[in-house]
Amino acid sequence: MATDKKSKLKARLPRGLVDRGPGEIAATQAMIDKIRAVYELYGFEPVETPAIEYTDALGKFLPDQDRPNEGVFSFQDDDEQWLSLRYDLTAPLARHVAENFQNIALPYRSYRFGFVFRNEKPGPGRFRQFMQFDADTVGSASPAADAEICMMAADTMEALGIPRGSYVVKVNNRKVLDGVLEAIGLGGAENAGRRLTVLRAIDKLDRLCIEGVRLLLGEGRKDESGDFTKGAGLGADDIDAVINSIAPTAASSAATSPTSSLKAESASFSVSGGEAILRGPEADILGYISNRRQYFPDSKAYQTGLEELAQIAALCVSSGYDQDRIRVDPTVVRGLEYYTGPVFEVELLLDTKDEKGRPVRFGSVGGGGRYDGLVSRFRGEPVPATGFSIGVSRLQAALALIGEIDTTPAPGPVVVTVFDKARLADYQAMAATLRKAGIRAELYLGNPKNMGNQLKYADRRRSPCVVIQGSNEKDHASGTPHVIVKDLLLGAELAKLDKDREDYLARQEEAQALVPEADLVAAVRKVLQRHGIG
RNA sequence: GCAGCUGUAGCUCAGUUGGUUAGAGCGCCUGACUGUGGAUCAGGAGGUCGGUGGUUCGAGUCCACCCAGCUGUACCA
Repeated sequence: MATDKKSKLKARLPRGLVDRGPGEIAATQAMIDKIRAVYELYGFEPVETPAIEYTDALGKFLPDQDRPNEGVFSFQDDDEQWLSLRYDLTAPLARHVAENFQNIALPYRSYRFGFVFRNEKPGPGRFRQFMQFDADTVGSASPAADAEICMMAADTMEALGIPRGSYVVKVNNRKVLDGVLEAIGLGGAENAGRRLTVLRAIDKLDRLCIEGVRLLLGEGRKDESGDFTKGAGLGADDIDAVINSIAPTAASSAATSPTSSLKAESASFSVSGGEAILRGPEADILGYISNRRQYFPDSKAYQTGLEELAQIAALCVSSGYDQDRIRVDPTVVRGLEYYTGPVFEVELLLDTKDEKGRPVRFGSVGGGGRYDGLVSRFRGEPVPATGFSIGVSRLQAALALIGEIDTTPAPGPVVVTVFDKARLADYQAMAATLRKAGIRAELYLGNPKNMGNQLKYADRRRSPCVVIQGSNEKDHASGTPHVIVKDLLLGAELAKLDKDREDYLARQEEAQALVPEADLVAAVRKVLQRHGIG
């Protein structure tokens, strides 16, 4: 082993990865339980797949020489076949369903959670390993399947303690945008690249506002660091057509203010064009959709997309899910070359500050959509599917910041201190007695040379109390051996005001009970009850 | 990937126009206060100043390159 300082190994975690302690693990577990309960309620059943798949099953091309492992972590098996760590839970599910097609009753509702891996630049709230919780319905092309996913997403947010109004499930349909792109002459395989550029620009609306998107649709945009992003190179009329399709109220006006993105969002749930507004949310959203139908009447994709949206909206509304929970939002893009119809996104609307007092936007904590091509890749026949994933890690960070997650560490075990090294067996027996009574307990395993260190240790362990037995207690005047049960939490309270040692020690005496050894369990229970530790 | 900013003790940071043995606070370790967390007091450990090369009599300080981190941007199934 290397012992000199120069050659010693530096302990370090690769960037974008985190270790997680007991508090975070407990919080994650609590979230998972809540999510699972909602999914089970909707009739979904668990299925688990491994973290590693054949690279081609994930739909990625083999890593090439220039940019190996772009986006995914990949490596070669003994037989030289490429394997990858999964980057989501949907593609592996598609593989699972295709591989076990005979044994699965369609439509198949399933859920799973686990870590996924992305080899990308990490950032605040973005990691290279993070947890997703995924649910999918495979084998149904019905908009009812999509609507159900949306309602389930809304229920899940509320089960997690996010109040109604602090989140929104946004729904859009890729066919609508496809129709618009087709109408402005970007149809066909030869325009795939420009279509992507347009979709990416739209996806940035929430950050860049209307004007930024306009630039990206046209020549391009320079950001504040001076970096230039090339645009889609559309003409002015085409840009207007695209902007109009995602934000009708902003299309004709030269929106430049930072609030223009808000206008775009509000357009998604209000009827534009002065049309008579019927009462109630149902009329509102369906009215909006029917209003949109007047554009691109010849585009089949556009009209089909709106029809599907109308059906999803109607289904949600008829089940009581109004626009305070689920909304149609024409700016949602997601999964550029993945989703084939409806797309969903769950956004947190919380207004919070980080440790440095800067405002934080959580944005999307979950998303999904219909992916009719993903299973059929493996089979000759079409297999429609729709699903939804929650970013558990990101959502947990958000919940922690708004105080919805209890971050105070759990209390530690009772610590049995070692006063006399020769009597280790006796102390060990006390710990065993406590454990038999169902009380978390441990024997002090460090160097027991003085009591101060042992108490300091117990304090840092967050122990509610310690057990002490020295010769004074062992040889108690009554003839029966006694023990001291010292309440550390109470002791900390009592000690606050005193600054001289005599007072301090006197106060410490108050926080401890001298009881016969036979009453050890009862005395410890009393302390636990005092502090509400079950 | 591109751009900007930043790298000094475990942590947060000082360190003057380049000038002796690079400092502080907190934390950590040892001890004192009869067998008790805190407070107090007395000691102690810990840094080739991110790395390499250069300019200079002399570099933590100036220059070049590299590495790492942060922020923005691009990509993001």
